[in-house]
Amino acid sequence: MTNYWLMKSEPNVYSITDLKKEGKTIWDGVRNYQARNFLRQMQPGDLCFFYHSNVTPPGIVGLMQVVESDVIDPTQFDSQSPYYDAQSCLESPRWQTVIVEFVKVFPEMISLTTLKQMFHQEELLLIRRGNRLSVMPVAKKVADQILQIAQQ
DNA sequence: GCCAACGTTGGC
DNA sequence: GCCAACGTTGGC
Repeated sequence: MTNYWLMKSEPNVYSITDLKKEGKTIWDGVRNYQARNFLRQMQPGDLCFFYHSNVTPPGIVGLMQVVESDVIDPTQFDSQSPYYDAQSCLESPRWQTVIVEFVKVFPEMISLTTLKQMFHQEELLLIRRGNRLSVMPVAKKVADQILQIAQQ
């Protein structure tokens, strides 16, 4: 079964344009346990909405697909990386992630404002007050509606 | 730039 | 286990 997710990135760090250029990427650097637990649940074939955060306006800009799951995030062992985690050991790595590939850029961004108008807080974790998760599930019903308006 | 909301850390 | 202090996220 295909599951749907939403993943945030600040476009000045890594944007959908970067992903389009590269084709695929490892989604490294997530250091939040709740977000990691969602990453662990992802399966190849799952679809992920790409969300640009910390920009004006923020919103969903495209779609990507999981091609490899349960990938060890190498940056946790790299002492030069900002994501280095000295507590993590090779025998049982603390941080897993996925490799995603580019699917499409939406003709028009679906802004956070639009998402707030389309859905209720209970339907979409993204718009829940105070939410700061960078990786989160999206219900199929909600995902279908987002995909539908993305075609227009 | 501001600040609310949240997660993490560490003293006790 | 509690909780204050701190750092970060991210919309505005």
